[in-house]
Amino acid sequence: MATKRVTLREVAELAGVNPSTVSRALSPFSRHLVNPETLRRVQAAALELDYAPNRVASSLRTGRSHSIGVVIPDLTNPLFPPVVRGISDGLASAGYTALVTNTDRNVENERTMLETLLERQVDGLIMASAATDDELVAIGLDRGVPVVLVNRMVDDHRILAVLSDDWHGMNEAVGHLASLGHRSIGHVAGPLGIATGVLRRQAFFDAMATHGLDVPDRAVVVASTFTESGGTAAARELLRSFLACTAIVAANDLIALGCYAAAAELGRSCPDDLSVVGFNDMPFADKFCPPLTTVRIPAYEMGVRAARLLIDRLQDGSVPVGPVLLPTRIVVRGSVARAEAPLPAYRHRSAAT
Amino acid sequence: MATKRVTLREVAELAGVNPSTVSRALSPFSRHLVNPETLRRVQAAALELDYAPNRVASSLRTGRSHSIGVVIPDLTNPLFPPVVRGISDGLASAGYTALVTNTDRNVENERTMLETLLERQVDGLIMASAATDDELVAIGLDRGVPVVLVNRMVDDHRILAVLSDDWHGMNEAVGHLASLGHRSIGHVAGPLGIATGVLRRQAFFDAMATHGLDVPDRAVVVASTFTESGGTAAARELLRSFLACTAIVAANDLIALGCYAAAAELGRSCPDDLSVVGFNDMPFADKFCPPLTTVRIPAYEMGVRAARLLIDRLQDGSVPVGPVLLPTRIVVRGSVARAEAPLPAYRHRSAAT
DNA sequence: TTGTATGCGTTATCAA
DNA sequence: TTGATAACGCATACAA
Repeated sequence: MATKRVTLREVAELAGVNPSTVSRALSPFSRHLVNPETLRRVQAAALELDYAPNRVASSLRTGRSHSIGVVIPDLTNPLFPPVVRGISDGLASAGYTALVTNTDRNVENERTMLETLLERQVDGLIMASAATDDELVAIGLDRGVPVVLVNRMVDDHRILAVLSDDWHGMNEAVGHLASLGHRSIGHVAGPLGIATGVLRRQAFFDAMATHGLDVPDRAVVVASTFTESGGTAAARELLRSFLACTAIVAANDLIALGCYAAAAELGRSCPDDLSVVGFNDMPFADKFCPPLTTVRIPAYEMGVRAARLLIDRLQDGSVPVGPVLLPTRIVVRGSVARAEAPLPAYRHRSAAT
Repeated sequence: MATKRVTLREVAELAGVNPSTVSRALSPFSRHLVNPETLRRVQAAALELDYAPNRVASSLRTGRSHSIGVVIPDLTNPLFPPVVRGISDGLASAGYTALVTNTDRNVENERTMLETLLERQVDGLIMASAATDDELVAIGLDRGVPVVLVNRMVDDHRILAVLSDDWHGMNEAVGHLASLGHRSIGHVAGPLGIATGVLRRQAFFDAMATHGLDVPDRAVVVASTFTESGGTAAARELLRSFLACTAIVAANDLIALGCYAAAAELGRSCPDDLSVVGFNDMPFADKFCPPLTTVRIPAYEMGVRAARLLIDRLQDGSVPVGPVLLPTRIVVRGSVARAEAPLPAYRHRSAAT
């Protein structure tokens, strides 16, 4: 049943040449040193036998596997599928294949998967795993395998990174709210153990400062996870203590969804009694109730860029200094309304709770 | 920089034994043939040198790569990420790694990716690509590589398949509508070039028959794609010609979303003037307006089962006959309401359009 | 321009 | 129980 695979030797025999000639003829880089007539014969033989090279053997011989390990924290997070597609497409166009692994946001898992990838001799790593801890990033590096980070960064400058320009996106978000009269704006941050959580929180402070707005302590609450329930809990706390709050910028869309829920619990409707802005523009964010105003980040493009960056690194070592920032922009939908000046009814209800 | 990888030889030297002894000592299956004391020394040496086996060399020697090619039509379709996770988890627990590829629903792509996977000597293939055409499935089989299908099937009985029990799910969907008084139920089918499209349409006819309900020709319209816009166009046509229609079962959730849009266009609101049931229970289906009543299919579990099936096949060849069916069940949310007997207002509006 | 020889790191066979 | 040896399929340095 398991048909014996055709090898170079058999092609060589059929073509009446030495295996090494076949090897040369079939490789684009050495093809030019073989006689056109021989080339033709070899190609005909290869076609005839339906020859397919054994990349495993080739990898062993050359020391390059033409495969790249891709480490994703959670593939079911809607942010990542487009990133992975971008990576795959970017790699494929250079003859590389992605080995995609899911760590489930579990450090032990991640370590295991990294070992597996390294044992399989990946030529490089693209990591979207988001722990701020960089111990695991080092393990690739220690073995001389180049690493590109997506959607996170690390101080070590040997490590390339592709990021969305969250500073710009956050600035647009705050600007949009400010332009509609919001002054008391809150932020539900993501977990501070994750790079994105830290980054966006800082970007929020910066953006508020840029717009001359004050950020009282109680205006920022950190969610325990990047999930709807994490967002609900944090937003509940925020809304209860920051009574003047008329708008929230959430660290991602899932948390924004949690803000919807918390607002509803407290008898406030979005966008009339509370404006909400998300982050990521995940698929179907436009289908929520209300459709979510959010900051779009170029997920697919980030994947493509990460792939290219890694390949450049692999091929000639030319690398940009510092992280590559990709543009973000706000997408206006229905979850933001003009700020009403005072909100007596709401204050009353809140106080009663 | 690129640290030379430690090999068996070096471990052997440090331990003062022959490389083949190290190989034996480090493989769980031959470990028992080595002297406990030697074993200890070898393990110590391996640890000391931080040895990691080169799986590429091992694959070349043994002819088994312990990697499985996974062919997905579109990773950004929310149905697939959980399937892929299931596959990865299932494979990992048996020491296999997934090579995930995205075909973009393009046959040429799919052929290329398959060639790539085969060149990389995958031990098996899991294909979720959904073309009813089975030519591409044959190319794996021809080379003696076992194939498992997910979410589709094919007549060839050499090919294992894992499917959701769409017949049961469809029957529940129709039953639910019928129990609420719906008699004139329509179906927006998926493209008939895709297995799921055909299957679910047939399941719809069967379920309607089971419930003693009539299906006039105009009650079933085929969408051109499994997308919202495909669903909108088809539902528009259906609602315009099948005037009595009070409920639609859509072939998937995206199409159901299209039904929402088409209903809105025609001045009908869901669920009051039109009930809609989706299929798949994609993530965030509960966030739609209204929250979508839909048939849940066990995506993650399908992936796990597919992986197990393939591994069983690889290891001893014991295989079930016929496809493996995994249970589905309806998830009731807000997009279905009790049927109103006659709908004069609606008829009037429709006729005016 | 082509052929010869060798080795990549591992494992399987055989002998000791 | 361990060691020596060969081979998996390919690519390359070198010779012709």
